[in-house]
Amino acid sequence: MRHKPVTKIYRRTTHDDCATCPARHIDLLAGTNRTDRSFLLESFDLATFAPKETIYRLGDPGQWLYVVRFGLVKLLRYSSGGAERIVQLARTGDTIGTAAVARMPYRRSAVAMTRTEVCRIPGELVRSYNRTKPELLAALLTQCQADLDAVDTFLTELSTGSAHTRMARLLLFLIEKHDHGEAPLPTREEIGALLGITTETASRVIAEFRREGTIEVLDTDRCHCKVEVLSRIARA
Amino acid sequence: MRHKPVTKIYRRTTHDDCATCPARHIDLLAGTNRTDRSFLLESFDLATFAPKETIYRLGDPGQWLYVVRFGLVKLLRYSSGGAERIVQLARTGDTIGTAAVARMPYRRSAVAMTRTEVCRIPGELVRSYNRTKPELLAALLTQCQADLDAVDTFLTELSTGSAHTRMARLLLFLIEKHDHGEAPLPTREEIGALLGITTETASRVIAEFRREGTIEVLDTDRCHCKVEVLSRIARA
DNA sequence: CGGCGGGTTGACCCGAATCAAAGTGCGTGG
DNA sequence: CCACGCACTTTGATTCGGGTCAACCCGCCG
Repeated sequence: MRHKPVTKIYRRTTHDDCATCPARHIDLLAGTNRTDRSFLLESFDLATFAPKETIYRLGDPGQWLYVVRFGLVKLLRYSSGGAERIVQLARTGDTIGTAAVARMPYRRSAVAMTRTEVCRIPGELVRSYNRTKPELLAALLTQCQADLDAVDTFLTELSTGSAHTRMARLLLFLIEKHDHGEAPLPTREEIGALLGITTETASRVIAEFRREGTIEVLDTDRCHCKVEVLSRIARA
Repeated sequence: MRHKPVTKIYRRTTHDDCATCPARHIDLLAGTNRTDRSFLLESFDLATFAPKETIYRLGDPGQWLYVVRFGLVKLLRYSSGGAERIVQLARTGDTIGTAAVARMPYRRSAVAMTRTEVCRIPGELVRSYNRTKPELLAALLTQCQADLDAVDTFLTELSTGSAHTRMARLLLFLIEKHDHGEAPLPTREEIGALLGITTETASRVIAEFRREGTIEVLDTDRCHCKVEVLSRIARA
């Protein structure tokens, strides 16, 4: 696989951006006052990514952490065999790349699955900010624990059970926060990397769900789900 | 499943304990000077756990974090179906229960797999210590990243591939740090919970490895492994 | 037009789950 | 001290889910 060395264009974040940020509740900034915020903003940058575009790569020196303003991002790892496995999904409001705060290289690659906008924050900024406000520690640790929780969930929910139950659990996960049972529908290959199954099996299960009316495909990349039916399948 | 509400007896940690601690390199205390350390010691406690004894339980309010002085600890989660899954293993020198620092309830249960000694540290102590030494932040975050790394590895290495490759990878993981290819051998049920396979399959694979001489069972709970052979199997 | 990436479907086979039955070691109580 | 029961492991027979290989469809773009 060949990667072009994309140098993404970022633009400075404005107050307006922050005001309209769908992730403005983020804990990182909770407890910061207006002056602090103005100062911090100086170092924030925004960029939009198309599906399949890479936000950062495993092994890159971690300079920034990113808040997902909207979209869906997959976080990848490679097994010793070389197969890529999706170990986490990040959605609106999630923070990714926190390794940057610890001055560590990124431990995963981050790739947009849908059109995605991120706000880029220098790791150094967070470190220096912590020197004046140690309360930040709690926020960061909480974020870390949330990440751990997410990976644990992947391990217990999306890598055990039959292909059907895994798929049901994945769809239930994807419709979270979407009120009306609507979920983004990844490609079959991505589903395979998420659930640890082959693309063919992913395709078969999706097709089956469609035929029996459990889901209804609206677009190539969106579908409507019958939550109750999926819940029943997921429980098995 | 019934749990007796064990109230474990802990004893105060002494300077000698610390001096002999197999985990004394731990990053948490790196950079603390002698006076600090003496003060900190006042709040440390030790206890030993027999196999199958619980150190803390998922959902308990997290008051302490623990450093494993020696032994092997499994960290458990339960799937929606109720099946228990081992999401991480902690060994000599590892820190577990870091959720306590963030004042969060434990996200997993910790159970000793072998005879295990832990050093218990109040989360509050770490929080207050951070107020005077924000450098601690880096150490904690690094620890968190290491945890994340461990879970990712479980996801990519121990939940994908055939039962044989998973078993090989598990054994290779278990002999790390043991110089002479010797690994602790969990029960078949634990292996099942680790690899996401049934106890029967776990038994069959172990038996097969034994017959073909890939491993040699020394005790019920220890075995000697041919690293090269296992590596070859793991690569598949 | 032809090629290509993504999705669907079919035929076949193999690995692991399941169900079932013995075998082994160990602690307890008679 | 032995016998019994229990927990754990091993092994076998059978079933079944999902992997593999291959063909084909469709929409898109050069």
